Amino acid sequence: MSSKYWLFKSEPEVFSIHDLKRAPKKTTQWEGVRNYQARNFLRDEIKKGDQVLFYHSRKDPMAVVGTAIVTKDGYPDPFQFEPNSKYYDPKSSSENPRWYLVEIKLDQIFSKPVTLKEIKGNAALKDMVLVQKGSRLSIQPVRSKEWNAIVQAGHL
DNA sequence: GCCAACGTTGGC
DNA sequence: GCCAACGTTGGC
Repeated sequence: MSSKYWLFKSEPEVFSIHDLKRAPKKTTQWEGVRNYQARNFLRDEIKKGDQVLFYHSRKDPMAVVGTAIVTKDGYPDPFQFEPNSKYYDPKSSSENPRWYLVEIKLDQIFSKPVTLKEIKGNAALKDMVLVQKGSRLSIQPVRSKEWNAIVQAGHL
């Protein structure tokens, strides 16, 4: 798949879109992804210039709260090599790294967050990976029509 | 905070 | 390589 659009989940109490706004250059490493399917997207498919929906999970209101842009292609997540990091993985090595990350920069914070409830109620968005039963993927491809509908709703 | 739905691990 | 046990995710 060669999606140019993605959705990244984050728990706002861990890292919110406002944290991204406050970050140096409004840019951050998207570290800590420890799921192989999501890793494959980060390593192989997400490229500089791709666009990202920033989603807040596990905290009301669960919603897409803004957008970001990929500023750096995937490279090995340095935290996997840090014994003191909670993302440390003793089975990974620099010769054969397991986990990857990309860097993203804040594009915009929506004037109106697009809630999960709203997405579930929109027939045009029923195929989004986000609302597929049991989907826990924290990095997901997004179709262009889904991107357009959500960004438009974010500006209502 | 609960727990269903997943994903991973490791004994065999 | 099966699968029970365990760990994690994330909506509710």
